[in-house]
Amino acid sequence: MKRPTIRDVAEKAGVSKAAVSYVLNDVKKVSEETRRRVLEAMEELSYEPDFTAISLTKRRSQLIGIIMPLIDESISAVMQENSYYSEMISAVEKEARDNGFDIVLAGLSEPSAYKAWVQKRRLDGLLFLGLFPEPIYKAMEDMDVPAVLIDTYESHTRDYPSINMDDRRGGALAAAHLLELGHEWLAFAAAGGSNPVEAERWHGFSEVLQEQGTVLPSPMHAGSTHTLEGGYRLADPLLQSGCTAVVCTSDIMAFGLIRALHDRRIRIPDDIAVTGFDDLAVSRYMYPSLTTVRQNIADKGRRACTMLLQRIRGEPSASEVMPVHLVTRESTTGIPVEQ
Amino acid sequence: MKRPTIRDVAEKAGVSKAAVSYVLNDVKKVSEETRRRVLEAMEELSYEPDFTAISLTKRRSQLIGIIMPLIDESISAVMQENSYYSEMISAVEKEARDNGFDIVLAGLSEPSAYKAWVQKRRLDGLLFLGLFPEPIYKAMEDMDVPAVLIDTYESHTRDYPSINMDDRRGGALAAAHLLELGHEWLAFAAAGGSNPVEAERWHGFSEVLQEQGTVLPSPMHAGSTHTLEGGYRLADPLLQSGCTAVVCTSDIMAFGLIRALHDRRIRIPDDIAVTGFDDLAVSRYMYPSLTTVRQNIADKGRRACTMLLQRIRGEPSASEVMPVHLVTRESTTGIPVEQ
DNA sequence: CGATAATTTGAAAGCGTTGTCAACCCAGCT
DNA sequence: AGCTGGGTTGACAACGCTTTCAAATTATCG
Repeated sequence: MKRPTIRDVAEKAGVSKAAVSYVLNDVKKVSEETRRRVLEAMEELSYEPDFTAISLTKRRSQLIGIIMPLIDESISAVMQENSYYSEMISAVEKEARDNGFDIVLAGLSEPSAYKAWVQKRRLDGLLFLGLFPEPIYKAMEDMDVPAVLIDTYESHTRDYPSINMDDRRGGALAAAHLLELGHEWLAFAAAGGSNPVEAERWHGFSEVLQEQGTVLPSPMHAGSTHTLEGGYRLADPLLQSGCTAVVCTSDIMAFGLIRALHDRRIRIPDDIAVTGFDDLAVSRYMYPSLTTVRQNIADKGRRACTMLLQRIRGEPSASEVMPVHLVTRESTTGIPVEQ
Repeated sequence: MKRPTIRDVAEKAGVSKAAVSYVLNDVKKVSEETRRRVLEAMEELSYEPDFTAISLTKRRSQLIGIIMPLIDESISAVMQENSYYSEMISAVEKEARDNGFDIVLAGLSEPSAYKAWVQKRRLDGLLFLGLFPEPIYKAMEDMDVPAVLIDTYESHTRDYPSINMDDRRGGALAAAHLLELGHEWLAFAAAGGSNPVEAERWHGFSEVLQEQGTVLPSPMHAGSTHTLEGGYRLADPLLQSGCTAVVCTSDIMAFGLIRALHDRRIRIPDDIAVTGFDDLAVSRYMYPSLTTVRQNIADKGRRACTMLLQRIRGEPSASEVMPVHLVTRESTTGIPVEQ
């Protein structure tokens, strides 16, 4: 028993192939009676239109590509440690599916691979998840495939809208919170590399410090990626700096750092207060639970997908910044959250 | 400038369309000279064969579907909290890509949707990630699409090979470790539901206990899914049971439980020792760091993908069980790992 | 040099669908 | 009865590629 085609449906319903296609595509020239018969036949044959064939004629694949940075092993570690990506992807998947799209994943390496991928699969749109080197966007210059950038600000070679959490405000919130608690010497722990997201967070952070006339530290860097180990290694330089509080640019790094501080018998928050970014699910269950700048990951994913779908439909859509708020927990206040 | 097709390549190379196709498909009837000319032309035009068209004729899509359980919101929470899925998917993605396949993701709900999805996209194979209700496999009875089950044992309606960590041994290792430390009253904290993976773990666990003549507790259940909150809620029943050690069937649950114990001023491991399953990246950075049964998630993902590819090629492939080992850390021994 | 073998070609069918077009059928209306 | 027009039909080209086949071309060899 092989797959039913549009022709089988037509036969079964006693109508022409064209009529079936009309029903499928909602071309209105079809009477209620015919429509009913066709739908019935489809039902009985459990017919499903073949996306492959449709892609070929309509030159749309109903496929959205999500590109995650797997450029080198270390970056791939980030993704493995961080449930951030699970959450993001599952939100995008749902939103896409609700709109008749499937999502394909890729962790690509050289720029040319991106272009090739889009061509081969006839991808309708692309979601860049994270920070990518400029040559990658450049490689797609002659592609005109719609794309949306998640977690990174504008590309200079292509006009893609971006979606981010309000990073600047996040940095400011964390700083303000710590100052309010009486800390006078704050550190800023970033992954490092020329990361526009962290630049924004730093911007917000330093603005607040300057307003308050507090001494502005120079940011410390943890090897260009957000990892547990990166955070862990920040402990010693941090202790030397003599600060009493530190803003980390990710929960993951904060976890690593906290563990390192603990190993060195430093009490949190009494000796050093720590904040993170993201509010991963585990953050409230950690000990100490982590004060962090929360963003709604799923919302961001959904929104990114919606923006992309708009672009695919040819509608315009502008960059967006999603709201954030600070979740205060033990790592700064010492006060446990009730579960 | 539109996409080059096989015909453009042929023209440019000064050969026939057929010849190009031969080169593409490695049909031997082509001379070195021609092959070179064709490849050159492809290069210059940066030609990429159109998978859509190929799918249509070859009736293969080079697409592998990964199905994750998103059946209800609670299960989707599991996936969001747990970096396990990121790691698994990224391993599968890599393995698939290296073999010329792309992966498509879906979290589907009703059984019929699975069948429809396979049909519509002409998926070449399916990876079931996690436990699915039997009707789902049943729905695919007339599909004969190759599939591999990850993290769940045989389906009774379909002949799909499965891949799992050695769950039974894992349960045994955890139990033996705790007994060795002198604990005499162990608890077993599972997600619950009729989960064959947990059944195996329980099996290994209880076998060891019986061998030692230790009292066998009845397993406690945390609402059918592995979540932080589920673990957290297990604290009170656990304390009532009077045990001095507990084997949790996932790190995530263990995290929740540990936090709850901490909130109740219970010392770990002095009052209660805790073990988990998985060895997520954060587990060694937690405080206390978690003793857990480690599996190599990426290996499992790669292997699953390889098995599926074999099946797709028509080669046989049998179910497999991956090795596990116990990683002992503070949550049972009190001894910190050095980082 | 003629014969035989190896390449290469052109043409055409097929994959499952869309989209267009002229032709047709059967109301309903004048 | 003659029109008008919505619904419907068949036919066919396209989409980009694979495959098959017979025919044409080129290479190889005694």
